[in-house]
Amino acid sequence: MTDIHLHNTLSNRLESLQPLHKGEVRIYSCGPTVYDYAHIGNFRTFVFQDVLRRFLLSRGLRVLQVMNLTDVDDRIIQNAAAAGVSIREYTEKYVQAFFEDMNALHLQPPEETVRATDHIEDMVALISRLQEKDLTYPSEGSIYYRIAKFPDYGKLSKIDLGGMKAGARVDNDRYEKDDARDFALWKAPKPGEHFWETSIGPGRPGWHIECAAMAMKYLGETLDIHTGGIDLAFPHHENEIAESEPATGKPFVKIWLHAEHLIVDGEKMSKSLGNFFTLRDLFAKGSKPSSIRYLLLSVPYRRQLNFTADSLTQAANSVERLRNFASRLKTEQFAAGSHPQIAKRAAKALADFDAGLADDLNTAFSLAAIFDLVRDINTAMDRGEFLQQDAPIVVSALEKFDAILAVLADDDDEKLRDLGFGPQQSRWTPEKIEQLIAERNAAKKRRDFKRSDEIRQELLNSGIIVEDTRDGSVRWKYK
RNA sequence: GGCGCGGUCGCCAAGUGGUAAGGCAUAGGUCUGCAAAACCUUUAUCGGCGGUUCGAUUCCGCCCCGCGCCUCCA
Repeated sequence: MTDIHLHNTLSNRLESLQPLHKGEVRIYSCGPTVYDYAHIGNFRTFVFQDVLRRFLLSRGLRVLQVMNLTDVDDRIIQNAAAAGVSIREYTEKYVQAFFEDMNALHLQPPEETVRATDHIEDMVALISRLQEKDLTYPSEGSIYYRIAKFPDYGKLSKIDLGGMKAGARVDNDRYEKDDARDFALWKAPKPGEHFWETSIGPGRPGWHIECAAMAMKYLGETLDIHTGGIDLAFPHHENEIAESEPATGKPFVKIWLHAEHLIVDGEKMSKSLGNFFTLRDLFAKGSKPSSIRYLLLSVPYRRQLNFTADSLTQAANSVERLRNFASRLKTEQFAAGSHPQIAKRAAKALADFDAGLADDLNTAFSLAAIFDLVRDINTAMDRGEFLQQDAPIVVSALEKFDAILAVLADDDDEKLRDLGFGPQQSRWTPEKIEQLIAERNAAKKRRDFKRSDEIRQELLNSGIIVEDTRDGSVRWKYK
């Protein structure tokens, strides 16, 4: 198997993944800020992270992935105050919603999902270390990071802040800083605001310190991979580097991976443009979880993804093709025996699929490997060159593909129902369906096509598609 | 202005110094009582202009266009 190559934002090149701990890859993934439902752009990044971890697992590597939930920031504090509830109460709803959304998209839970507010002491400890190194200064009860003391600042985002002057821009924090580039590690309490009483004084953490502290706590002072959306490269990740490397004297992260943004109809997604979607918005409009997952993973993560209604339909149809194939494999009767070519063909598809992912998660290439196989196997079936013993081989290959894609399971209705969308009444049972199909078969046998078509239509009206197959058997599926 | 991603068939999207994967859609055909599924066939010279080269979509330069980031937005 080829080495896994990933594009490191730090070096701006493809690098071979060499885990620090043999056989185990340690990943920190920036999760959502739980002040609202996560949106479809967030999930582009989360699906990318899921594909990464699933691919590593498929290689037999252990994965130790930590994802944070940012449950304290300005918006949360404001919204919680406006709602008259505690921060914890306010965020709990969105934390739960996030887990539900993850489940709907078949996102595997990371080994650890950690909350910022559960790690205040770890952040305080890290800030103390930075204080000892004289990298900080106090101002009006807050603690700031003095960027001038860290010469490597900017190495990740390649940003040049030299031209910026103190006071040149409006300070969003409205605190006094020595230099506009400096950022808050610890924020002084404001009247009426929730704060923590700590050894470095009362207040609440700044934005970036949570990730630096939690990443190192769970994964060690140097991690293999850190992931997030491209917008996080600056300032968030840049600041995490500034907070960790001078404190430990070690590189914080070996490989930084950043997912490009999702845009909608060619424009940045924003509430003011009215093109801002949560998963639930899409479910309410009839989209299936599998269509969304497929679309999000089908475009390689370093490419901007233009999300449109049309592309969602295309994704749904692509998934349908794969599912039809899986269904054919399992239901069609084949003659006894085996064709040695089939096993070879499946092995090649698996190798190509893997090679695509190993090349910086080139999912588009990997999908092509699958569709090539689908066409070749369908052709072999049509020609009678596909036999009984071949089926399990191809079924197994599909399972391996789907261990990463996770779109083959016909569970969209179930996932939607879990969230209160889609058809609420349960579908017809297989027994009832089989019974009607038997009736239809009898009608067909006596060439009563009027009756047989009636039954087919009746089933269709209830969301069941009936297909006659070449070998005379009848296959059905939920619409 | 700086940094970054991109401009390949109607749409989505790989890829290579020697004339371009795959998916969706379209059209015709095969199969079918009909349909569906499946299969076959069909649709591109790769934003523009120069340069390097025997040869460039693929390398270099310039230009045009789209999108993003440049302090709390994945």
